[in-house]
Amino acid sequence: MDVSKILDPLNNAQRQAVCAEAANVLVLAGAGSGKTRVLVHRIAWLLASENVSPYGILAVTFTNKAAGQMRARIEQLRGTPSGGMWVGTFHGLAHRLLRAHWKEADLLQHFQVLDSEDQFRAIRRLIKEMGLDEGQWPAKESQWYINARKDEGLRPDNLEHHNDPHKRGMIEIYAEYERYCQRVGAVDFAELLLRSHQLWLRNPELLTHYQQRFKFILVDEFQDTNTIQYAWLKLLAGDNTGMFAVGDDDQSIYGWRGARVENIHQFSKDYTGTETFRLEQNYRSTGNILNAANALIDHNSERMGKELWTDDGDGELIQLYAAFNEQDEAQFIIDKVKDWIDKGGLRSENALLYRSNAQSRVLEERLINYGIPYRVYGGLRFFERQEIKDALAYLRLTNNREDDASFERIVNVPTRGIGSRTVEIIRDTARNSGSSMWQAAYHLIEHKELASRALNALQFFVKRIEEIKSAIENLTLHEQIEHVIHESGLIDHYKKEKGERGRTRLENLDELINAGKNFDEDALEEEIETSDVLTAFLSHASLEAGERQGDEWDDCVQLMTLHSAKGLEFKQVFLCGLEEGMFPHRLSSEDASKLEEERRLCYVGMTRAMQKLVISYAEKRRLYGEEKIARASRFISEIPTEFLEEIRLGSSVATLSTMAAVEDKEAPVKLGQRVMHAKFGEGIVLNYEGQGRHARVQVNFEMAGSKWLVMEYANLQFC
DNA sequence: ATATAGAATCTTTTT
DNA sequence: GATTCTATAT
Repeated sequence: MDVSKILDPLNNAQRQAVCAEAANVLVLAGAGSGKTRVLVHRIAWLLASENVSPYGILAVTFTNKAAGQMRARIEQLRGTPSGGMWVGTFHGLAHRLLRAHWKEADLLQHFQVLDSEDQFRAIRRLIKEMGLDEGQWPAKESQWYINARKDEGLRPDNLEHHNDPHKRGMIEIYAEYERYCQRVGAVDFAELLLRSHQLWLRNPELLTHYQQRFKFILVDEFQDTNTIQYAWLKLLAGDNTGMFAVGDDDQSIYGWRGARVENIHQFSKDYTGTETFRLEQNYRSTGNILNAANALIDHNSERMGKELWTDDGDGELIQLYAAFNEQDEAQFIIDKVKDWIDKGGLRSENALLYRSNAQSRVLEERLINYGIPYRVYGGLRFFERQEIKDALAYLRLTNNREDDASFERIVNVPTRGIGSRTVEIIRDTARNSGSSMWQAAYHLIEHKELASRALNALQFFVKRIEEIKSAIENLTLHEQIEHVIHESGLIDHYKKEKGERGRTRLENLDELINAGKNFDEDALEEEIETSDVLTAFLSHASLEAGERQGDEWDDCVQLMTLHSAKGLEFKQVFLCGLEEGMFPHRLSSEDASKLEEERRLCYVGMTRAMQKLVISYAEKRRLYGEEKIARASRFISEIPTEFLEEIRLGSSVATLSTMAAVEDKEAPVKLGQRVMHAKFGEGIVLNYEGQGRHARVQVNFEMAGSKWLVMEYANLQFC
C-alpha cells in the first residue's frame, strides 16, 4: 500500500510516533492532538512497512464505541477489511479468550456474563442467604469491595482480615460470591480480566501461543488502565512484542474506580528502551482556551509535562459569569444558547457540562420553558431496562436452570402468587441441599412441602419454563425471543402498566426481537452454531449495553457530566456550577490526589471547547432541598485573568415574552428572574409572597442590596 | 398482593 | 426536593 497516504496527513510529532523504530513506544497525547489518528496510522504503518499481517496485531480500548471507531478508521485508511486483527475492549477481548478456552479457564461452556446490576442482585441475595444483617453489610459496599479486589488481581485467598470483623465479613461474602459464580457459570466484568490472566498463568503453552501471535500490542487511553489490565498486557507482551501505548496523564479521571495513572510512569521502567513522544499541537480549541487550560493543569504536581498549543488564533476570551443563584445561572446559559441558535448555529453545537447529574434539572427546566430540544446523557441503556432484563432472565433460565439470579428475578414476574415467603423457602431449601433454586423448587413440588396455593403457583411456573424451553429449542434467536416474551406473560404484564411508561416498555420488548434479528443475520454470516447464538447474544447484552437513550431529536443541546464528555468536542461549551464543594466536589476536596483528579476533570471539560468556553458559578445554590451559599471554585482563580472576560449582570438579551407568560399564572414573578427598577437599578428576584397586584417581591439589587417591594407600585421591568 | 406512608439517600461510570 | 427503597397495613 502507498505509504504516503499513511504519513502525509500527519504532523511532525505524529509522524515520528507512527514511524517509531523502537520496540516499545509511549505517546503522551494531549487533548485534541490526534490521538486516535496516531493509533490508526501506526497500525496501517506496521501493516505496510513491517511486513506484519493483521493477524499479529492486537489493539485494545476501554469502550465499545472507541473500538468500533478504531476498526472503522483502520479499514477506511487501508481500504480493506482487517480480518484477523484483534480490536476490542479489554473486557471484550478477555471474553473472547475465555469463550475459546473455557475448559482450560475452568468455566462452563455456556458461562454467562453478569453486568453490574446482575452482580449486585447476586451479592444482595447471597448476603441474605448467609443470614447477615443487610444494614451492616450493604450489598453495594460488598460489590464495590469485591470489584476493587478483583481489579487489584486479588482472590479471597490472597486477602488477610487481620482480625478486623468488617474485613472478615467482606472476605467471606467475596468467597461465597465466588463459589456461587463458579457453580452457576457466572462471570462478572472484573472476572473476565482476572480469569483470562489466570488462564495464561496456568497454561504456559497457551500464553506462548498468544505471545507469539501478537507481534504488536496497541493500547488506547493508557492512563485509565487498572492493576489487572496492566498486568494482563504485561503478561501477553512477550519478549518480541512491540508495545505502543497512547495516553494522557492530564486526562486521568477514573482513579476512583481503580485506574492507575502510575502505570504511565511505570511503562518506561517496565519496557527498557521505550521511546516517548509528545503530541502537543492541538487541532480543536482556540489559543485562549488552551492557554487557560495549560495554566490550570499546571497547578498539579507529578505530571509528565505537556503544553498544548495551536497554530490558529487566540479566539474569544473565556466568559465568566457569577450568577446569583442556580436559576439565574440556568437563565444566563440558556440565553446564550438561544443567541447561538438565533445566529444560525446548531443546537447540537452546544454542550452543557456539569460535575454531578443533579445539576441537570434546573437547566432542563429552562430548556423546556424555551422549547429548546435537548438530550441528557446518562440514562438507562437499552439492555439495562427492566423489561429487557426480565425477558433476558427468561432466556437465561431456559438456557441454564442453575441460574438462581434469573430464577429469582422472574419467578413472580408477572405476578403469579409466589410471594416473598415462598421465595424464601425455596432459597433456604436450595441452600440446605447445596443445590440451585430450580432444583429446590422441583424438590418442594415433589414432596408437597408448600401450602397448596403457593405449590400450584410454583408448579405452574416450573411447567411454563419447561414448555418454553422445549418450544424454542429449534427456533432462531429472534423467534425464541418472540416466543419467550409472549409465553412468559411479560407482554400482557406490561400492557397493564398504564401511560407512557407501559407503552415504551412494549416498544422496547419489540425492539429486543429486532436486536435478535440482527444478531441472527450476523450469526449466519459468521457461521455460529445455532445452539451458541443465544449464549453469544446474552453476553453481547451484558458487554455492550447499547446506546444511552436520548431525545429523538437529531439536533439538540447536549447535557452531560464532565466524565461523559471525555473524548467529545463541541463548538460552544458551558462549564456550570464551578463552586467550591460542587466542583471540586466536597468529597474530593480534602485529599490532595483526589483534588488533582478534580482539576484534571476541569481540564478535560475546558479542552472540550472548540470556539467558545463559558464558565459560570452561582453564589447561592439550592441543592437537595437546602439553600447553600457558595464560593467560586478555586479552579477559576487558577485561570489567569488575561484569558477571562467577566460578564456583568443584565448584559444578556431581554426575554420579555416568556416573562409575560409566567406573569399570567399565580406567581407574580419567577425566582431568579432579572428585574429592573427605576431607582434601584437591576436585580434578581429572591422571593415573593401573595398573588397578583398585592404580591410583594424580594429583590436583590446589584447596587442597592436586598429589598421588599409591592408589585403594584414597584413598576418592575423584566429583563 | 397491593397501596400507602415514612425513611434514607443523593459524585463521577464503562465493561 | 425528588426519587427510590422498606415497612406496615389492608
